[in-house]
Amino acid sequence: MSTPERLIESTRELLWERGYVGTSPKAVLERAGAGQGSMYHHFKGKPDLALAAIRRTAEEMRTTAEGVLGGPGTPYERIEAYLLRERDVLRGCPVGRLTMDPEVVADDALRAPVDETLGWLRARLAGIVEEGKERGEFAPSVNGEEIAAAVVATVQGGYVLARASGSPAAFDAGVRGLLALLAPRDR
Amino acid sequence: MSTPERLIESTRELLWERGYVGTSPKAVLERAGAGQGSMYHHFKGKPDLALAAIRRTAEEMRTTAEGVLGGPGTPYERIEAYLLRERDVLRGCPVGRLTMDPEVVADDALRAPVDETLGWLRARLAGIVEEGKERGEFAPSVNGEEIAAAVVATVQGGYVLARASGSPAAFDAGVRGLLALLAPRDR
DNA sequence: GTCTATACGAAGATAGAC
DNA sequence: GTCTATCTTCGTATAGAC
Repeated sequence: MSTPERLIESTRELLWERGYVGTSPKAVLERAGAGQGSMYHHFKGKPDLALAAIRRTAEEMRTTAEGVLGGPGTPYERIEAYLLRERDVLRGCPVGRLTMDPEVVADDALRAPVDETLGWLRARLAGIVEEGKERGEFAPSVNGEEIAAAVVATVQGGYVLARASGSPAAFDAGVRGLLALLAPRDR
Repeated sequence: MSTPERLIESTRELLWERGYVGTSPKAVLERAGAGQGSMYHHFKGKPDLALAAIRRTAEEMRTTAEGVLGGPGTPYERIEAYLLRERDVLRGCPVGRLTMDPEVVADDALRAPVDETLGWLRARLAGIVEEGKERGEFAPSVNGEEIAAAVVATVQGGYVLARASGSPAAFDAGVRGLLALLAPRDR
């Protein structure tokens, strides 16, 4: 792997583990096995490197989600598959995590990929819910965008509960609760 | 306000804004208008001061939540009141936020108040859901603990969505979606 | 109790040699 | 492209004067 690649990958790992504020160039360099000069040759500085890392992580998250949401099954089944998909729960979401970083939220360039990814996910889920309404799987009274927001929020908040308790159980409980409420009745 | 009080309050603000990793003793001292010596006289160091701040924030959160959850109304109405209560959405949750801090999660003493508070909230909500089942407001098939986890997760995740988009709208959407799913039918 | 002085490594970046 | 200085400020803490 090339040096810029290693720098980006190391940054992605550290951003996930420690966030933007908690990630120092020094730590990135050590993990990547590179020297100071390399980093400042390929990137303008910490924000520039972080931006490259965040963009890649955001794209990866979209790809993973689409793999499940675009799969087979009824709308409910695809949402269920998304919620039940295997996750490293205690590590949390590498994208959502960044919203707790004041320097990411304050910087439009850094926040943009985060916003776009979660926005895309919400819109994608909203469309699936609307599809489910047309098929009679969901009640006509439900609002696709609201359900989509609740689904994404349950996942993001599930990570919070899991990390607080040190166990994935709370994440699973929240997902099961939401799925129970969402399940098509009378079948 | 006494010096230790000012130190704790300043720390609470900074932990909320910037998290544990992003909060330096120096910043706390400036905000509190105190000198280095004062802080190390009253507290053993940064973790000790942070613990005092986190404990107070956790207690405050429990008090606020109990004010709504212990209020009047049917179980559904009390859960609704909790979800719709006024919040400074873009600031996020001062307790839940700490779960994204690796140094908090890694330190049992710092994590304990976070875990206890969210655990208490889940149990409190679970009891209310069970009460609603007894009254026939919720279906007997729903699981109180699961619904409670979904409710808390929706709130915690709602903050993530709001901060990502820079607007409270996503938080509100998620809450409305969950309430629509939770609403008693046929009445 | 509070202050200043001092310490030492880390954060973030630049300069210039190779 | 990569490396090793070098720089300045910050982070965290101790020592000791007042």
